[in-house]
Amino acid sequence: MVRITKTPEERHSEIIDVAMRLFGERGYEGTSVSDVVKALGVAQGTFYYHFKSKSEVLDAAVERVTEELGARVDAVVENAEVGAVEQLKLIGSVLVGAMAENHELIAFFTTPGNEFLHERMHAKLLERLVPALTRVIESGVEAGVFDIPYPQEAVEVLVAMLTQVARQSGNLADAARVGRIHQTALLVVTRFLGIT
Amino acid sequence: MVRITKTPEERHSEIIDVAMRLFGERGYEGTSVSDVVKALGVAQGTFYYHFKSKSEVLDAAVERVTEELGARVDAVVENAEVGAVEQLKLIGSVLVGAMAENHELIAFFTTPGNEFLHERMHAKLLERLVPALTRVIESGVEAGVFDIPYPQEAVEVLVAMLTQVARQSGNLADAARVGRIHQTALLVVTRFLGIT
Amino acid sequence: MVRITKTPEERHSEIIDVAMRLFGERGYEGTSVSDVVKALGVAQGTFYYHFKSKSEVLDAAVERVTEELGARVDAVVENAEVGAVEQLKLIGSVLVGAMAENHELIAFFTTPGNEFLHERMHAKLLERLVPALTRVIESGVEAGVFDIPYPQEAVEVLVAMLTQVARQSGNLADAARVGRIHQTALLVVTRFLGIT
Amino acid sequence: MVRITKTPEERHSEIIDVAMRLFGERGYEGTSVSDVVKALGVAQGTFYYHFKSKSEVLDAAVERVTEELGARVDAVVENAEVGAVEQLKLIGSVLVGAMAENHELIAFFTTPGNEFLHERMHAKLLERLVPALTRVIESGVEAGVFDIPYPQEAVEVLVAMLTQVARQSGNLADAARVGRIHQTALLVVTRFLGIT
DNA sequence: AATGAATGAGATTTCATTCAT
DNA sequence: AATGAATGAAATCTCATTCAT
Repeated sequence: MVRITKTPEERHSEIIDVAMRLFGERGYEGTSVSDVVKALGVAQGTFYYHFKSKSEVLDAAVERVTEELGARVDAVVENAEVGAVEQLKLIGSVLVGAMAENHELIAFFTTPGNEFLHERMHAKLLERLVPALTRVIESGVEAGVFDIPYPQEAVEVLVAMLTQVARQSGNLADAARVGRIHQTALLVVTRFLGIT
Repeated sequence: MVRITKTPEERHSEIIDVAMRLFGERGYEGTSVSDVVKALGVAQGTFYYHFKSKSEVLDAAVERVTEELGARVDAVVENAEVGAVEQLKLIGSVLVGAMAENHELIAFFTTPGNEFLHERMHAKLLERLVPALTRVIESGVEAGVFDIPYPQEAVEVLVAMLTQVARQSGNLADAARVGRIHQTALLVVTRFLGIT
Repeated sequence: MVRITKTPEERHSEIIDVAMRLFGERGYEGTSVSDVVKALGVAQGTFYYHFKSKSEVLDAAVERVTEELGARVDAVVENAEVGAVEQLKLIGSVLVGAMAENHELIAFFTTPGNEFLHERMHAKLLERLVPALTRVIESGVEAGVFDIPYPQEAVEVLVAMLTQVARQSGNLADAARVGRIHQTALLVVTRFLGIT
Repeated sequence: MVRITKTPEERHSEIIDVAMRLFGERGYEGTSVSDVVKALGVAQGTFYYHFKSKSEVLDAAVERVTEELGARVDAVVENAEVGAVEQLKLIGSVLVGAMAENHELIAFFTTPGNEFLHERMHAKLLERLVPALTRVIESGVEAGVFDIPYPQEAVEVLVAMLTQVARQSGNLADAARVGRIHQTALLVVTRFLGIT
């Protein structure tokens, strides 16, 4: 065998990349470590030299995705000079855009067998995004544009809804229905927040 | 050794009962067919005499639960002479009550490893409940009490939100936060539907 | 595959037989469960249907051997109408005979890699044989033929010596030396017990 | 990263030291080469630069221990102007003392999983100590204080017994029993050799 | 002398399912 | 209707050892 040595960082990335792709294609349980190393063209042991277990790669993948989305949202919240409503809109397009340009992410979510990932992702995402979003909502409340009692819980409930809606519409073929669902979700948000 | 013969219906039911309990306790993947038959006190083959596969029992269990909730909702929708808003409230309490009195259901939902069940349950529930709920919403729209464009999608989005919220709050220890979340969810519904 | 069904007892025995043979030939660590089932001509799962783990078969094998030797010794001790000295001699020949006619036993002991078995066997043997042997020694002490302070410990020390000697001589090719060692061991016993 | 160069002798020693300690703590099989290098703070390859294999370190460790004990015994045998009986007593205390002051040795012997080490150690020890001890016994025979037919075999049998006894008592908690066992072993030796 | 990433064979165990009785 | 022994594929992980730098 030709032995190709790489830096741990490279191999790390590489493994996560391939693993994510396969998890997206076949589901987490449906992907064996053997599949991953075969796709990478390395030995079984190489995988375990870099990760302690299969689930550790999953964690790393989830972490990476979460961090990426989180960073984008942070960027909007920190830099924007605009009002809360505008910020929310920006955040919305940022998230939608990120999903759209990252097919692996969608696969991750919609592949049968990865349902438990949604929970993990959702939990991680909440943890990562809630603080920034809550700040936006709070600033809107202070500015008098939103009228809601509990900003943090509001964020949690809305994110919960949106995650679930995103997931569901990922499985739908009928574009018209998807459109109606998205419009409805948007209406829920605007009416709830009292945006006119 | 002692061979106890029962009617297919009895055994069917019995198997579903025990399987549901174990799935709730240990998760679906965490429960082996062997566990089920041991708990039942029958032979391995008996299971396969009555069900083609492990997942068939799961389907049956999901079906049973769905049907039960569905029947209760139907009862409200069909018999009630009251207005749409009142009907929704009744349906709400019926569902909350059903969850509360059926601990297995809660376990089913909150046991780690059963995340994919949520999806199945959610899909089945949508399928089963959406028609009735949609009718309620539509009648409210016609009566002019609700102002929303797409009744069916509205139901779907709201059910999605509520399912997700229910699941999440099931994992929280902090009663105050759970209270705030529930209030927020209720506020989302009322503001969205335009109920005052 | 032709499916051959046997009673659990038969299969149990069969598995122990084959496992013992292989453990004797290749050592415990050197024998994989795969080797065992291949030799048996059954499926991998069959092994695990009957034994929870590889080490459980080992325990069963050790148990069987111990029990066999123990039963023979008991027979001598219980039935013999003769004196303590005579009983000891009988026990000696019984044990020597058992080893001689059971080649697997010798292999068990002398196969490289099975050293840790000696400990287990030794411990089990002590547990099993000490009571009977101690009774013999005690009766000899009462009859005034033996003059030793601690019968139980005497048995333990002597058995320890004999086990070790047996093991060592199993590895020697030089018959003359083996003879001298055995004579010496015998002399140790007789002088220690004060048999003339 | 920081690369510390040492003379081969130092590294050799260092590796043996650490390996022995770990073998004593976790057993030989329970200690991976990886554990050893981690404890040393060197790279995996460094180990294999100095030793061909894991078992080579074990050999070196056993060799070191054996040599140490052997040298002490030799010292007694060569220098002592006293009689054979006295020499045996001295050797006894030397060995007991060596064990007592070297905890690693005891660990080596009593750690579960190291049973096969006993054999190796025992064999090595026999090889190393038998000549000197045999000479002592022979001189005693010549002086007429011992009456035994085969000095070398006598030594072997007695060492076998003592090794085994030492090992066993290492596992006992009951001090009184340990005392009785040691007295018994001593009695075996004195009666066998005919020392009064 | 030393590094440390890579190798790869191999081992135990689990379990859904089958099938002869 | 029921039994329960048997099947066998598959999967995760370990670790002594190698080798290019």
